[in-house]
Amino acid sequence: MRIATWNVNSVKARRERLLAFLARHRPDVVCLQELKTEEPGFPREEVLAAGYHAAVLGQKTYNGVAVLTREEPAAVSTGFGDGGDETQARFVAVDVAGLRVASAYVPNGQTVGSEKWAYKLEWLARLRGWAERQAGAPLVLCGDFNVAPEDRDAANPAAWEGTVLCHEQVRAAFGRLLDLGLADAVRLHHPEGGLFTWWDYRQLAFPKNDGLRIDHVLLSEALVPRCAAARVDRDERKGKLPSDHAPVLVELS
DNA sequence: ATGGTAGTTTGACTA
Repeated sequence: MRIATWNVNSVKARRERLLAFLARHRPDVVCLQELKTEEPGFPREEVLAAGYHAAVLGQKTYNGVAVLTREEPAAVSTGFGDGGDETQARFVAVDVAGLRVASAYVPNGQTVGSEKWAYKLEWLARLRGWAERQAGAPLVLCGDFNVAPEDRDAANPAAWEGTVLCHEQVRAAFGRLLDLGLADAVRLHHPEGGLFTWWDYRQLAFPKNDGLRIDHVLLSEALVPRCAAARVDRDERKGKLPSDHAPVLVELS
């Protein structure tokens, strides 16, 4: 079973890229973030023709998440259902193939100390609450976490020290997710670090490989023995009109 | 030098 997560940075701008990605990897499940469109703008017919059901939570201009599945999901839920703010389309989860799979788009946080920063910290705490309530489910929590968990997840950690993607408070919040028994799939298979999923469009960051690893697949404890491989599809960041994020792919036996 | 790219939208915001 192959599971992928990818921040596409506009599913309308990346429609052909997405269809080529599905054809190339034939994943069983794909979590998408930053659709940047309401549901009617999602290329549902093309994705269906490629063999996928689509659970979509859209929003105009910003955010937007989806889970594509080859099997029809047994259940779909959007948001955290915790009584908190649900105005931003950042979370959708499905039950499929005996798994609970979630696509999360964690707020960037803009600048430390801003209102958006406070919202990011609150959102990460709510995400932890949601994950805690899934205790016992075989959980695959995927997404753009906007957190590089450790210095080995940045090409130039000194340049990013104290910023919204590397700040100790978001690293601690990420750590509190792992404390629930969730495992970072790429870390399991590539403990040496130096593997990145996002490169800024500016400053020739990709050619210089000046990246960060901020997109993750977290697996509940029971799934860890089934995780045969985890990788970053760096090639997807190459060529014409790429997303600024590369997909992460995980193989479950 | 305090910039730079990209998407949405068409001015300004977000990342």
